[in-house]
Amino acid sequence: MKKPTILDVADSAGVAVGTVSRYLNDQRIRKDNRTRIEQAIADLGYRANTLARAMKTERTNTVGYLVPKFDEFNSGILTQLVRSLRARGYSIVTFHHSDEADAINEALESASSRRIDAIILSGTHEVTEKVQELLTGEQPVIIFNNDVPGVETDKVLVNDEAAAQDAVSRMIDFGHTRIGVVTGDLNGSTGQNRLQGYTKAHEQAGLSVDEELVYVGNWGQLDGYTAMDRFLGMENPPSAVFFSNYLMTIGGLDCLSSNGKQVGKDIDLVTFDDPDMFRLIPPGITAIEQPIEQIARHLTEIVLSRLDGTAPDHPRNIRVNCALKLRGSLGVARKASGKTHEDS
Amino acid sequence: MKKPTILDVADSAGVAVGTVSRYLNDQRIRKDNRTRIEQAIADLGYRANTLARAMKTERTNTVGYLVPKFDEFNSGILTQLVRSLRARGYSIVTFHHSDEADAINEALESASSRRIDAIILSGTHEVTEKVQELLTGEQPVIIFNNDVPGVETDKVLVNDEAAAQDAVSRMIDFGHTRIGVVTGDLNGSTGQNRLQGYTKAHEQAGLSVDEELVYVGNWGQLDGYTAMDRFLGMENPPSAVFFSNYLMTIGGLDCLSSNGKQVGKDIDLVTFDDPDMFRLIPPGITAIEQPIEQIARHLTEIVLSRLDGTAPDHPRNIRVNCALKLRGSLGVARKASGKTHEDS
DNA sequence: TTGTAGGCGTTATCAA
DNA sequence: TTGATAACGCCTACAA
Repeated sequence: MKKPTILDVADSAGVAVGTVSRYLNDQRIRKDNRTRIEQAIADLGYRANTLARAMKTERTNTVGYLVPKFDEFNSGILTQLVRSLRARGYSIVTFHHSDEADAINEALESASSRRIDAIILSGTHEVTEKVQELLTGEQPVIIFNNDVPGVETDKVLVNDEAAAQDAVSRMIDFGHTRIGVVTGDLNGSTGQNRLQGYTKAHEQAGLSVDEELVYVGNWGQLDGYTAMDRFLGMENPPSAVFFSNYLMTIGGLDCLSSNGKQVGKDIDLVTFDDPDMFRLIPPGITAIEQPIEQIARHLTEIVLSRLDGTAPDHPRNIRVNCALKLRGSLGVARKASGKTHEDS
Repeated sequence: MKKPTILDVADSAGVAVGTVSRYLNDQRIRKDNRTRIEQAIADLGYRANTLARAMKTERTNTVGYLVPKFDEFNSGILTQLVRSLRARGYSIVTFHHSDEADAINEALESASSRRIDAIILSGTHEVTEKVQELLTGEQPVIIFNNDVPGVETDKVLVNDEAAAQDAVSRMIDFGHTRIGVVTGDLNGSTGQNRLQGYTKAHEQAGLSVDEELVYVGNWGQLDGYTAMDRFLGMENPPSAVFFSNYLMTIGGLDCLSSNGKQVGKDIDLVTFDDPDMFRLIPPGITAIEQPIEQIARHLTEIVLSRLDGTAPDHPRNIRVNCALKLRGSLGVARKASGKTHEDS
């Protein structure tokens, strides 16, 4: 037996389809008709067909979510989005691309072909052209986490450069003068900006950057391991390292532990991203915490206002601030130089 | 300007819609028509409307994914599923319910209303009735991670009891006789089975279980903290603790570090789940690793075969095994008793 | 307030 | 092979 349609409901309730449709869309309807329709729906186990509705209304009540991978950060955002958007009747279709251009294309084509109402995506430079194409369509595109420069659309980003600069300045305050940095992919704005923060902190302190201490990775755990390995093997190794994301930090920690080095004692360490466990890895990893809830809230607000039509015409560009969580992994040089600092 | 339809393509190519449709569905078509259609599609930037297609075919090429939350485990599975199912043309709509009955209902209703082709879900006892309802429909339901007893459908589960028993037996081997356990919700099979494993290990070793050492939590970080706090405050505290999942372990670790206790020295610790960082938390957390890839592979295989119609009539019931990763957090009593053991 | 009918973009059927 | 046409389930005028 097939699924009942609005027509079956109408029959069973003894009214016309139009009436049932109006009932489903919360429009005025006679009271006795209402009860009979409700009865019929319950009897038949009727469930509205979203597809058919979408055909007419041109609204699928679906939002796409495209990220490189479902790591702690992206999963956290997803959790919030599912909750807040579901409350407004939207479902979320997820895609991830692992930084592969093919996967990106496929995802965006699938999204477009499914006529999703909007798409939230974490940029990658590979994404640029395709996104432009999307933008010419009528689907709102909201970019977060990683900027796609030159694309004019709503964006919710963190203050990468400022946060990195702040963190590295703190490291300098603590007495470090040779600070290694492990960056992510420099084709993306996130990678660039975080490195830029590192550089500016040095400039501001009148220190020069030793190019040898700049390791360009690509956000992966292995990059962190390799970088740290290289640092440790140097004639004059850095006394502290700044990592541009948490995965690379994990790699770095792994390398340190393989080499019997102790964080906060043999070497200091500060990282972008603050997954829960960084608190628990002795002596506590000093980390830049990205405000996931806040980012998700902005994304939700923007998506909904775009879909309502209540959003302003011009694209919105939001930058949220990060907090530096000072922990034991920043301490080596302080002890060496005898300086003292209070936590923030 | 609206999106071009198959009709526009037909016009532009000078053929009938039926021909275009056949082209789109990889059916035989005259060569010259094929090239003209491809030309037209490129010119117009045509993209097939999945909705309209779904109306006819009764296939949305969409799979639902419903879990309590997007933690490391569920995100890992999701990552694999998105990849493997996307390769076959399926998209994934995600839902999470935070163990709230309302959210579950809403998710399942939304899923049903969207006419998804199948749904993969991590069971909860609250889910039972609703799932039964779903099962009467024609959408395949695949349960993983947490069983929903009494529901006859495809399942992919890990050998919770055996893995827990094995782990706790190891703890006993290492000389522990007072072992605390922090369980998850006992309304679900996962919680029950893991506790059962703990109990059986004791039985097998001829040890009795001190009820005082059984803390019933609900999978959350706070539960782990509270449990450990209670253990530490005891007259005769346990020398080791078995945690039923990683979140509770994190809570427990947090509590230990707050109290200045050292893992593997003051107290031993073994946990279900093996997120990456457990390796890095000194002295390394001994953990039961769930084979995420394997689980995802089974899920994929089952979903696809159900949708193909190539699956057997009876529900499949798959149990995968877990590996115990021995690390430094299991060692206290060994040293105390002078025993030696080799790793597995 | 209600009933009727046309159309959303596809696919499937049938004749040509 | 191809073209024409009737569905698929719903919404929305429009007329009653």
